Amino acid sequence: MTERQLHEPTRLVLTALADAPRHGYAILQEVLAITDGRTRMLTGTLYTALDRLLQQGLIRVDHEEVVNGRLRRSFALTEQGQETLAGELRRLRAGADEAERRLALGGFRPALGLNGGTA
Amino acid sequence: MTERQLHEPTRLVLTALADAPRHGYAILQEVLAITDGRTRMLTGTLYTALDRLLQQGLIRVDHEEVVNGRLRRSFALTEQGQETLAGELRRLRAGADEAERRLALGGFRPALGLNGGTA
DNA sequence: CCGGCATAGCTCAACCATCGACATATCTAA
DNA sequence: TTAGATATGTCGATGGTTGAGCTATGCCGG
Repeated sequence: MTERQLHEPTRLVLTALADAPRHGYAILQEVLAITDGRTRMLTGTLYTALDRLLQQGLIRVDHEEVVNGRLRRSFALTEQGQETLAGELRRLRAGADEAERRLALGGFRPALGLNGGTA
Repeated sequence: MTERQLHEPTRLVLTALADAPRHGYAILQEVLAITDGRTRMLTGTLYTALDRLLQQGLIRVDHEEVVNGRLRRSFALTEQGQETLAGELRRLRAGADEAERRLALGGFRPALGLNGGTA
């Protein structure tokens, strides 16, 4: 596709880290909250994504502590991660605008959720 | 990921068909135009995506003609395809808004393109 | 007249991110 | 005491994209 693009789960991981550092499980919960309970990210996706994003330099380990004999790591966005996410959101908006424009040109009338009331 | 999501190339195919029916090659050109020349979609991606979208009922064959002894098919969005794209663009906007909000909370200041001038 | 590029459609192996299932361990509330 | 939340991982399967290759015509410039 020429240009670099994030997959949705990957983008959600970056989004979950955009305001503050978090550890893995907290990211899962945050994603659930962000998406209004609609998206339950799988742990397999999460931990492989975290490894990949570390390698790519989009996130870094913010903090490490041992809890109950187990390592807990907090992750944070790097500057590059912030810029990547910012770029991605610009791309998404442009894509959404374009799709809307074209749907309208094609005569599509969106079914309203629960406003624009008749009565 | 619980919820159904479109990959970027797939979404671009639907977007390219949102205003009017087109045949394969025209979709490639349209995608290039839509993305301001930044995205050159591969034919391998396109034709497999078209097959998949036909099967899923998001597009249909609009028109078929034989040009130079070769079948040329035009594709159009189905109602389901329009609704899927509309739903997707709503999801993208929500995702973009959320990412922006969080980046701001995290203290991210986007590097301006070429406005907000200092002088 | 010939070479190259645009137009046009399609296949296929490889890649890689996600999925779904499994494994493990502690803490807490019913 | 048993189920569910907290917490971190691995691994094979799935599936959309990638990149390369194949075929063929029309057209424009040298």
